[in-house]
Amino acid sequence: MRIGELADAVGVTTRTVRHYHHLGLLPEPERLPNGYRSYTLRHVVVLARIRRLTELGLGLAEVRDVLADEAGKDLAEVLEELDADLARQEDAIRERRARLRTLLDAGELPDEGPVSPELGALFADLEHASGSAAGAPASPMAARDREMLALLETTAAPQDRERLLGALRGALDSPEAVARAHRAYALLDDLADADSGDPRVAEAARALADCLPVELLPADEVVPDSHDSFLRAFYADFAPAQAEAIRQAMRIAGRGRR
Amino acid sequence: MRIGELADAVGVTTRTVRHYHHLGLLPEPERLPNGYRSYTLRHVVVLARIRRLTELGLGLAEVRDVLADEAGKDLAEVLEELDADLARQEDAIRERRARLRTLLDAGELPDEGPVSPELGALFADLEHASGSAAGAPASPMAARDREMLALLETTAAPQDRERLLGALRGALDSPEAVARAHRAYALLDDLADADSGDPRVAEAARALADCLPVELLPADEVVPDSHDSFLRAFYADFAPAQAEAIRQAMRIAGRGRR
DNA sequence: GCTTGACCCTGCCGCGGCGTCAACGTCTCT
DNA sequence: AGAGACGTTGACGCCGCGGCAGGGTCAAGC
Repeated sequence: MRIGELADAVGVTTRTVRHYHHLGLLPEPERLPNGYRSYTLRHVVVLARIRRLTELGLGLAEVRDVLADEAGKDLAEVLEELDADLARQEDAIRERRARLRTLLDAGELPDEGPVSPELGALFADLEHASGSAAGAPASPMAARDREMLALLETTAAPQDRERLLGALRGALDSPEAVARAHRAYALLDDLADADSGDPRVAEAARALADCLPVELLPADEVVPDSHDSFLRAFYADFAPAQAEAIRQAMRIAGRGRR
Repeated sequence: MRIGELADAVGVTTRTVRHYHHLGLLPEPERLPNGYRSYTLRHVVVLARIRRLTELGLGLAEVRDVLADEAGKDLAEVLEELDADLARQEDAIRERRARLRTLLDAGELPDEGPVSPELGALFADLEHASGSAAGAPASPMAARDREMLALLETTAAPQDRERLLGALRGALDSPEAVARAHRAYALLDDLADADSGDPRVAEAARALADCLPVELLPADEVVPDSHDSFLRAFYADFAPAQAEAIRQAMRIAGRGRR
């Protein structure tokens, strides 16, 4: 048989057959005078065996080991390992699909990108209670806050994530708390072009401090390393007066904690 | 922030960050006078978004498209596609694991490599009824037959596979049928070194013809293409007298069919 | 001033299982 | 004698980075 006939008989491509030759999985057959490979039934049998193994999910290197070790003793071990590996993959895919389905079922996807369902629910609370129904002028500060929360959630360790979500739920449990948050956003938005010595800074700081969940301070437990540089980058992202208000709010809330 | 701080903050490696730069997923930040990249909070936010998307299973090219298309409109489509894709993968893995489990539960793995559970059961029928209990001298012909059946099963189309298995089950349903098969094996084994004109050829052919399921003839329906070359290779794999016996058996069984 | 160690830079190879050219020789049919 | 279907070797592409080579930069300690 020539290579195309072998390949057709087993249902693979000639490229695959030559690949197996290259890897030493399938022995090279005799050559005809013109250089063509000339296969026998033995090759068909071995190639079909290789296919049965690869279709189970074995890698070609593992197939080679199994074929070399003759008997089926080692094969059982390999198959056990493979099963465990596949189990892990299956679980990973199931998790991802579960998250995907909750995201898709939720309907709207936030601009921040897909976020956990729990955090998405909190965002929705903040959004829907936003006062006016549809065309509410989006607050830049609110958007930034959502960004930051999404960021903290994705970077935090699982238990920190739990604390974060719990604290946020506690801080947003009443319509009055949501209203306070929106007032703080508005006051901070007003400081976008202000000087850092502006008298409205203190007011915005007090309003913001009222919204900060005490459990979250200090923040360095949520973002353990990278403290200095991250915080610097954080404050640098705001207008000077806004950054000053946030700093003051942190101090106020920190005092309230003790 | 420098690249290591950014990477730590989001939980990736610096290599990953640079890779995203290379692919255009994450914009290159300003450089410090020494050539170091200097990141801002904006980069942290975008990097975290990228991670959320990749952790859902999106490819980096898809992530780039989603980030470029700004709003969450296109994202929903991509996620739907992704879910369908993951569903296919999950099914494939489940199938493989199911086959693996039946193989592992079956205990013994045949030398031919892992074969379908149905065919494995047929092999077991042949094996256990092999006359003597444990140390039965293995018949080379029987081993070759198992090889061929395994081969035919893996290369046949699903409906051909069904016909094949059904025919085999029908042909092995009684202890007498199994005994006939073993007699045919033994007679063929005896022809290993015989001349193709040996008088025992006719006897072996009759014995073999009694075992062949009528439904399987002609074989070119099981192995549709590659007929000529495959059959030539098939007969070439046997000793001359054996090949002649098999050819005669095919003719006898073919006559019995009409 | 010199070393040490922790960073940073660019750039290229490797992985798995082939698909897909490229550039060429060989056979068969008409 | 040309077309078209085979065969040959060889190299690159995919994906998401990891790892290495071969450097530069900076702060701290001697």
